Amino acid sequence: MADQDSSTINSDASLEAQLHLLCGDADHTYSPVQLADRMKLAAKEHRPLRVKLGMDPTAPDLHLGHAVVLRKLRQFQDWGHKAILIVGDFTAMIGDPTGKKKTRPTLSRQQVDANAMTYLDQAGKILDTSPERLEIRRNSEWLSKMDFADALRLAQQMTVARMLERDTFADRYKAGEAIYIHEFMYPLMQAADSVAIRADVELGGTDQTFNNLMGRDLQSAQGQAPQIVMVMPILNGTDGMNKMGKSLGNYVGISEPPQEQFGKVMSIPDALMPEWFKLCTSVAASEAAILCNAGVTHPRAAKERLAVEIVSTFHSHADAAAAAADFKRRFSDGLLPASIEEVPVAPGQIQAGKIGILNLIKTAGFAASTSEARRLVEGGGVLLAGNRITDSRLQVALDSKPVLQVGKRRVARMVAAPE
RNA sequence: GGGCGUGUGCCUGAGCGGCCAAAAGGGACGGACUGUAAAUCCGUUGGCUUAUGCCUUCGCAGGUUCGAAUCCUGCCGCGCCCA
Repeated sequence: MADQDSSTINSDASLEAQLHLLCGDADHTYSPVQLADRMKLAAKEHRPLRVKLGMDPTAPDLHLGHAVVLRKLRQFQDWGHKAILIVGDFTAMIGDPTGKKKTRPTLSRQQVDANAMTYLDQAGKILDTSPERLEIRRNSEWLSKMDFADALRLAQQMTVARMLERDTFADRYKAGEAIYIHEFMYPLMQAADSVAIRADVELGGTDQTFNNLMGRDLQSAQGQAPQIVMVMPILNGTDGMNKMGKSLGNYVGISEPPQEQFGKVMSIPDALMPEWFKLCTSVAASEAAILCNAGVTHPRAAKERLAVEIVSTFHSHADAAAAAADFKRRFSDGLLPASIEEVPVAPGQIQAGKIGILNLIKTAGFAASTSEARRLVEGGGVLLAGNRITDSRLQVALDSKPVLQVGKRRVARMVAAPE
């Protein structure tokens, strides 16, 4: 994260530099000129820009994809600006049409609060959470007060044709999926948020472009200066193919343990490295270029660097170094991890001093069903005390506290629990 | 409101009375090769204390049949056309 000297905020020279850094890795800024003007204006008025970011109160598990936008927001904070986090508790009743999910259940106030806390807990690893740099608002605050006439006035801001231009709606329409009328209100509600908090800038992913631009229209219509919209590229997931997301399991979670994060980064396709360096780290573009040139840097070394950078963002440097060492030990040297979790086996599961291998695998949590465990054994994916097991009927004694391995990643030491 | 379609396993998508736990592809998982990369190859991909066995599954509920994912009726969802 760039740490800038706050005394330089108002100088014109630094303004150029700020703009360059702010817009440099964004997918698009509507528009850079307006942003420059707004920054000058704010400086003149001796106030920070109000930079808005919407958060979904139903998805408290943040990942690297969220981090891309959060990092951008942090950058604004570091230049002295104020982050406004909008908890979309009211909009959550609808569900973002961008997603594939059906209408969402209404969340209770307690749930919203709890989710917001979880969110902040994670986002706090990236954002400056001091009150003068961060404001948190829930949009039910103003949206729940609107009546039907207000809603109709909102709806006048948009045409059906324009709505249907959106890929998300167009695709669903073609695919024969349901589109409900109220989903059309979603962008308008988000736009109303911008009006309510008088946003100077709104951040988001490129998938939010339409929604965020709607804020500009609405602000103008209400006599406010339209917000500048900055959209960040959507980060590809660990599979290198799809947008990072929880449902596809191709994500690196912000609150995952260091080793987990490290391993996931190491598993991404080489071709993904430039994108990740750019969007997930502060490594300078020139250096990243050298790292990603396979002729100069071995891809494995580059990826290790990437992994260290990313893990360090969410954990300490020491944690990242330890994760790197552990990774090398396990996957380069082929050794067992330095510390192995012990899994107790209940006495009831053990008969005549032994337990079936399939049950053992299930107990370790390495298979969801006996059948799955059987497949793993028969497929040659199971090692017990270093020996490959092929007999699914094998009865195992736990006296020696054997180490159970399933595949390359799942390891546990199986121990008979005391009576 | 009417007509015609359509609803299958994680996803796409065949099947249209028995040989269907259900083709094929994708994904995922395991194995080989590697750098936990890519490419390639092999295996697995509903559950069950271990099975030429049983149970659950083809939108939901009934029905016809010795027998249904396959036929009939109703309901629900989605689409198209007409109004």
